[in-house]
Amino acid sequence: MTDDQWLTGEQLNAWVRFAAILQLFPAVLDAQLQRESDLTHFEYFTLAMLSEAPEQTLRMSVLAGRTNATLPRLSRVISHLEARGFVRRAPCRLDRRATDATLTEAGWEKVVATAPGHVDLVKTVLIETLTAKELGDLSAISAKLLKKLDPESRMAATAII
Amino acid sequence: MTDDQWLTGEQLNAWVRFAAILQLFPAVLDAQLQRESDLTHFEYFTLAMLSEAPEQTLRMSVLAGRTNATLPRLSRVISHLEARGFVRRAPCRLDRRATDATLTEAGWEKVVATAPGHVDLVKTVLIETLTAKELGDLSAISAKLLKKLDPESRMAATAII
DNA sequence: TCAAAATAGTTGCGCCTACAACTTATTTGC
DNA sequence: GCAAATAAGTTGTAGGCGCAACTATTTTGA
Repeated sequence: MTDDQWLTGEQLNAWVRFAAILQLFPAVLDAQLQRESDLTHFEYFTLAMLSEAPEQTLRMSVLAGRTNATLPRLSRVISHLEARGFVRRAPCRLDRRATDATLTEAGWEKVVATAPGHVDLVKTVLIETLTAKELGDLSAISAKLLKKLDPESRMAATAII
Repeated sequence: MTDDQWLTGEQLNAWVRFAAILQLFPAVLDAQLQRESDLTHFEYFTLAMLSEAPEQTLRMSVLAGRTNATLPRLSRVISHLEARGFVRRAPCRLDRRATDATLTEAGWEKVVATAPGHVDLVKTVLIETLTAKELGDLSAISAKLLKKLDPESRMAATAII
């Protein structure tokens, strides 16, 4: 392999560090949610998406899009959340193939109880660790990378946590 | 929940984008390795670590440290790689509790065959997407985040992907 | 010296997820 | 208007991974 196929020292350094972040950051998020709320990050994100939707209701396929999940994965996670009383399923009247998922009162309370600790962690680990300028830089860099990773911006719409 | 518990618009924006990167980047890496080499990123990384070690050999616990994996996880992955002929296990003479994992000739060839495509992807998605300054910024930002995420820098030593 | 504690590694078990097959309902095109 | 194609969800099957239990070996300390 010729040298130009490899990365320069600086490039390699940046990549190694960034790769470590990619591995550690999600693990830290998941660990905190598991410990404090007995939720995976994906479960929390799913509940959060429902909590922001009109009537706290979304069709399964729409919710799958917002959470960037496959439908089989979402289906099982919703089954689990339904068993715990956080979500309710109902057939959609307009299209009887479809299923609407709705956040229950207990589900809403779960989100309300879980969000502060999660936001705190994000603030501690990300926001307060960087200067305002660095956070802006990271935001711009992320935007550029997103264009390459997700050209159709399927993940674009997702807001909050 | 009072406002100061939440994130400002700018902060939220940065976090949402960065969170999307955390989800998409590893998926893109894994997909390419799976498609072109039938390896998970973790398997490739494990082979790569062995390929750089003296005698292409490392003790399981040391290898677990370098790959940031638990010993049970590594043990099964090595079993799988052993079954495919890429790695060989041997009891360590100095400490008979320990096991040495060694890259086979076939394993070396697998790394050599796999590395260029993987490096190309990293160059395409990361290096060439950013300016040299941005890559430097990302490197510095990653270093700061690493300090928070991994204070004992257990992942510090890892080089080359 | 030798029993107790610690260490290295493997394996049983359960959960999560992907892929594919399947069911039911809707849309399309002849 | 109806058969074929498509779409929405669910479930069977298999593989990866974490935790905890287990075996075997080494270290510690009374």
